Amino acid sequence: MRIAIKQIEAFLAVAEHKSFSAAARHIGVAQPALSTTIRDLETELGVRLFDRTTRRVELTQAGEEFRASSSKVLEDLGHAVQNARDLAARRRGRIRIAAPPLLSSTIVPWAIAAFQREYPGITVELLDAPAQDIREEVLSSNADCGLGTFSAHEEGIERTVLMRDNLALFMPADHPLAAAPYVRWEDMATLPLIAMARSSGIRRLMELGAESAAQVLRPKFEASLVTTALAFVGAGLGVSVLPTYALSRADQLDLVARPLVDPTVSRDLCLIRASGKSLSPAVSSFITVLRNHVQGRIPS
Amino acid sequence: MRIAIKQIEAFLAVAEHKSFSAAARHIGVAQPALSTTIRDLETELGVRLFDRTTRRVELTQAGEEFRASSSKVLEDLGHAVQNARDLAARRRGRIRIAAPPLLSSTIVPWAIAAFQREYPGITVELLDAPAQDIREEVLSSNADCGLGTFSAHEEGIERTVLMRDNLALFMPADHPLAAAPYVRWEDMATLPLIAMARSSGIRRLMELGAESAAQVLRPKFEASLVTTALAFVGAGLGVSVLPTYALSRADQLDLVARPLVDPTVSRDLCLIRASGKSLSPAVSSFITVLRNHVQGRIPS
DNA sequence: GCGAGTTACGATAAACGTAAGGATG
DNA sequence: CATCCTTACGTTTATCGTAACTCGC
Repeated sequence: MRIAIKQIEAFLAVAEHKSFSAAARHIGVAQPALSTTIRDLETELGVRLFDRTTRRVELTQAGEEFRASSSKVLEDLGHAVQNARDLAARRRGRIRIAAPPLLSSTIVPWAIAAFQREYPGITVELLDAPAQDIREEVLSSNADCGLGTFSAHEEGIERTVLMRDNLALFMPADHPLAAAPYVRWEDMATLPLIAMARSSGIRRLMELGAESAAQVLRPKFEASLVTTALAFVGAGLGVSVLPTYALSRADQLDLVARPLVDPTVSRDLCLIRASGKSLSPAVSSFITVLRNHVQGRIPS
Repeated sequence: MRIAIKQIEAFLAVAEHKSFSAAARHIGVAQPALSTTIRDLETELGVRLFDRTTRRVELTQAGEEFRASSSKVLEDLGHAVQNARDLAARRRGRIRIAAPPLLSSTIVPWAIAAFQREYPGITVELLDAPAQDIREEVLSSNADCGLGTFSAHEEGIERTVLMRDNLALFMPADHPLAAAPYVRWEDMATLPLIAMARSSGIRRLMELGAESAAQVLRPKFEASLVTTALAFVGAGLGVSVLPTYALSRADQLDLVARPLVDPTVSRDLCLIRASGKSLSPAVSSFITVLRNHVQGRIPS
C-alpha cells in the first residue's frame, strides 16, 4: 500500500471543489503540489480519477467509485483516531477497580461518585472481591488496579500507599471507654471481644497489637465480615477492633471508635497495579481522584 | 489528520508480532525507524499504544481498540484500491454503448460477445436508440460511446471511423440483377423500390447516389426500420438500397446484395465519444475489440 | 552480558513552493 | 487574453539507516 492519507485528502478536496486551485487553497498547499499529489495517486491506482480540462474538473467513473469508498475510509479512520484521543482526554474509557468488601462499601463508592462527576464519560466497574483475591485480579489484568493492604515488595505489582489508617476500638457510644480520646490495649483486655475471622488481615493486625502490648485476647465471637462485627457491637454483645474507616458503616448503630494506642497499629491502605503495564489515562485520573478523596478523610 | 498509512501499517505489524525487531524485519525497515514511527503515532493520538519493556511488547487498552478499528480501516482502503485497480485491469467495470437499431442487431452483439469472452468481469449495456438520438446519449454521458454515421466535426464529440461501408441493392437471390457483381443506379431505376423513411440517413444517402447518377427514384413503399424493408424485399415486393452489412439480418429471406456503383456511395461507420472525457479502461478496450471485429467483416 | 527498544545524527529521498509553459473558453 | 492545470527545478522538510546508549532479564 503505497498510498498516503494525504493523497486521499487531496483527492477528496479536489472532488469536492471540482477545482485544483480552490482545493489547494482549502487545504493550504500550492496548487502545483496538488497536481503532483493527484498525479501520483492516479499512477498508484492505475486509473485516471479526474477528467480535467483547463475549465472543468470532473470525476471519472473510477473517480466516483473511489471517492465513495475512500471518503468512507477516511471517515472511519477519523472516528478511530477520535476514539483514541477521547481515551487520552478521559472523555471515554472503562476502568475496573478491585477492592475488598469493606472498602467496596465505604471509601470506594464515594470516590467513584466523585470521579464520575469529573469524568462522566468513563465507565467504572467495581470488582468487590475477597481481600486475598485482589492481588490476583490485578496480576491477571482482570482489574486495572486494586485496593487493600499489601506488603511492600510483592512480585509483579507496584504499590502506592494512599493513606495510613489505625486500628481502633469500636463500642457503643455510651460505653465507659468512649469517654477517653484513646484506648490502651490493656483497657480492653477484659471486655467481650468480637474479632474478625482468623484469615482476616485485620485479625492478624489486632493480634500483633495485642502481642506488643503483652495482652492475650480471647474473642467471644468471630465474624467474617466487618458489617457483622459492627452489628454485634451495635447489639451490645461486645467491642471490636477494626480500622477506623469502618466507622462509616456504623451510622445507624450509634457506635464510636477510639484509636488503640501503645502500640498504635497502623495499616496502610494501598493501591496496587500490575508493574510493566502503563496506566491508562482514565486509571491514572481515577488514582488522582481517589487519593484526593482519601486525603480528605484521613481518620484521627 | 496528520496520521499516515505507513504509521498504521507499522503499528499493526508491531501489534501482530509483539516485537519491534520482528515487525521491522517484516516490513523491511530498520528497527529504530519503527520505534520513531510508533512514537510519532502515539504522540499524534495522545495515547500510549504499547506497553514495552525490553522483553515484552503488549498492546495497551487504547492500543487494542485502535488496532481493531484501524485494521478494519486499512482493510477497507485495500478493497477500495483494489476496486480501482480492477477497473484499470479490466477485471471489473461497466460500459454502455449507444447504437442505432440496425447496428444493434447486426455488428454490435457479436462485438459484445467477443469482448465478453476477453473481459468477462465487465458489464456491457447496449442502448439501442434511434440513430438521431445517439449523439445526445453520448453528450449527456448516458452512454460511454456511440455508433453510427456522423459528420466529421460535430460539437462536443470525438469521432473515429471504424469502417467504410457502401450502399448496395438488396433483392431476392433469383433476381436478374443478382447475376452481375455490381449494379448501376440506372439499372434499378424502373424497379419497384422499397425505401427507408425520409428522416433516415440511409434514405438521404440513397437520394444522393441517385442524384449523382441523374436518376429520380420513386419509392413504392417506405419503411422506418431496415428489417421491415428487408421483409418487403423478401416478399418479392421490390428491391431496396441499404448498407451491405444489413445483409446479415436477411439470412432466412434468401436475399442478395450487390454494390451500387457509379457512384459508389459510401457511409462511414463511426464511433463517437464525448470530447474532454477520458476513456475508461473498459471502454478503451471495447473500442479495440470492436475495431478488430469490424475489420474482419468489411463487406465487399 | 545478551537481547531488545530508544536516542542521536548524518545521509538520502520525498514533498513543497516558485516560476515558466500550455491549453481551453 | 485570462484562467487554470501542468511541468521544471531548487529548496526545504522529513524519513531512514548506522551507531551509540539504556534498560530488563
